[in-house]
Amino acid sequence: MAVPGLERRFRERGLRRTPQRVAVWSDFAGHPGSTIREAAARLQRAGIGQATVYRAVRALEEAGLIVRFAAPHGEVRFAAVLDHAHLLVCERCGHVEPLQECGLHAYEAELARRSRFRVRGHTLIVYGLCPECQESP
Amino acid sequence: MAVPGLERRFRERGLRRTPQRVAVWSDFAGHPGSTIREAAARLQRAGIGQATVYRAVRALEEAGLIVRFAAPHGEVRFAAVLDHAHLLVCERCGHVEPLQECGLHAYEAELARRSRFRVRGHTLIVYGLCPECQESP
DNA sequence: CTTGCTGCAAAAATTTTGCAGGTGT
DNA sequence: ACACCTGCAAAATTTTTGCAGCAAG
Repeated sequence: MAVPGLERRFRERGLRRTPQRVAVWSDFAGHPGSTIREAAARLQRAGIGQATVYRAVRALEEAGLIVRFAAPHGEVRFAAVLDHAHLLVCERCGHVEPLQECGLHAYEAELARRSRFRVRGHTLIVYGLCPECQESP
Repeated sequence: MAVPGLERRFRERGLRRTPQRVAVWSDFAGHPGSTIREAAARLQRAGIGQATVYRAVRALEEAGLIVRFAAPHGEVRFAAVLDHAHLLVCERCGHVEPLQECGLHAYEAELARRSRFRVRGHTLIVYGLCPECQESP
């Protein structure tokens, strides 16, 4: 799977671009909102060990290539990202939809000025009910 | 500790307002960005069992009274919230600062219209370096 | 009252680690 | 080359559960 910015992000972070790490990232990209457990089960069929999945998740998360978020029922789920992380999550069925823009850049700049933090990025998770789940009781 | 909206939020969700749950919420309010482990250690000294802390965290999270987020190194941390959750997190030292506004309401409305989700709320985590950590190498 | 919450300790599940090869750069 | 990554299985850690009594509404 050729992902434009991915290779660069690996290099920038000094991460080796191994097939396993690409596979883990791709799995989350293809199944946004998976738990580590679910991803590991799928990847294990491709011969990737459990420990490797955990190690890759940690590396990718520190590199900002995936994000972790709280899904309904306190579950920890992940989704692949390339730049900012903006997700729309259904609280009922757990469906995750990546968002394109967030209109937060102005706010971020304002915040950096007021807080004296050096702002590097942000994660925005919007919770709600997806169209399907609005139907069923 | 008398927290204005807290009692109402408990009632709205059908949660019993027990001393233990209030203690757990207050602990995260007083130590934003704690892990469950750290909170449990503090609360255990007050005679609150480990299992109770885990059960309270689940209940409070489902009620939207605390939020879970990913801190540096993949750690899962929590912070108390009353309404929206807007946090400024230092990636180096883990310091967490709650934010007041987020300027996202217009975006949320726009999003609801375009995505056909029924948007209920959101969590915004801004990552960066706090003033202290900008100094030290 | 009645239903749900708590504490304790044990059980289950998840995550990390040590080590002997591989592999990317 | 050589530092870093992987797989395996075991070890460590975290989270959940069963149960008897307590307590909130």
